Amino acid sequence: MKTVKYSRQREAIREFLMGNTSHPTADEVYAAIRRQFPSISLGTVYRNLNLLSESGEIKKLSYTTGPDHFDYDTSRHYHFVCRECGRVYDMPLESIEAVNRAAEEYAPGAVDSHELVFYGVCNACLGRGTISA
Amino acid sequence: MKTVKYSRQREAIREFLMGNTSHPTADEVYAAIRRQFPSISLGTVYRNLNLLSESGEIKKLSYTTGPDHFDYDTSRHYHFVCRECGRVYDMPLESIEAVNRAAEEYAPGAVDSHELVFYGVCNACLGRGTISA
DNA sequence: TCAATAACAGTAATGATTACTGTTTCTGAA
DNA sequence: TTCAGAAACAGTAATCATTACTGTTATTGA
Repeated sequence: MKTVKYSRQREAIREFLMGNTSHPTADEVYAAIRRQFPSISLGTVYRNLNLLSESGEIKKLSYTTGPDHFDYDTSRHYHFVCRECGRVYDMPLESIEAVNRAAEEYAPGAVDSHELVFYGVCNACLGRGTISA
Repeated sequence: MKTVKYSRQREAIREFLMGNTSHPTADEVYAAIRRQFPSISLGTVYRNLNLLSESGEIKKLSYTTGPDHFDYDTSRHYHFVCRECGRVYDMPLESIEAVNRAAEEYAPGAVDSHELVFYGVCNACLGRGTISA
């Protein structure tokens, strides 16, 4: 049987995510943790992010073709993805009840979760003038 | 100005997708079109899938860490993704109105679309006994 | 018919992620 | 408090999905 052993690196990753609401990618986590563990490897970051997400402590968000994002907030909530900068924002609303009813009625299988993602251009990118016209 | 030129390969891809409701990946499209154009290259498949999706004729679905799927049905509808086999199914329901209201009220930017994806295990995988207990 | 150029096949390169390998760090039982 | 077994590590190679490049072929409109 495989037990999960404590590791300082994993704790650092967990703590970094806890104090962070920006849904960082593995690379961003890597860059941050390197300040504390200069020799940590990217593989270690990926392995621990996967461990944490398999144990349900964090959530892996695979919303786009690009890199996955990781969220420490595992409560039910939705996200907004900016098509320009790729950033992922929280949507301040709870699970919509109509969605759960839809799942039960129409799915061609057993639904255990759903993701609702809004796409568009974030206020930061709009204000920055990255978009013409 | 770049005009889009006719190509037999692109027509074959379009027609394959039209007669197909299984949301194939680029590799699956490639395998199918090869029967007709044995020397088509995977790059051509990708380029045309992207052309078709940029022109709005098909839709690229990036729901998971794995490969993207492509959908000829561009009408508003939702999908169900099987965690076991990765297949993407249609959910037979229209855009939920509550979702659109939520987008307008809470998004930290300008929303232009949303995706609602249900995750679980499909009937095929459930029946097949791939899942224990 | 023919030149401009989009699209092609084939292949190399990229980006994200996972797998492998030999070394280090935990952990719980002696 | 050792200390051996196993999990985790750093470093690196490999894989997978996708895009970019290059010289050739196909399409198109004048």
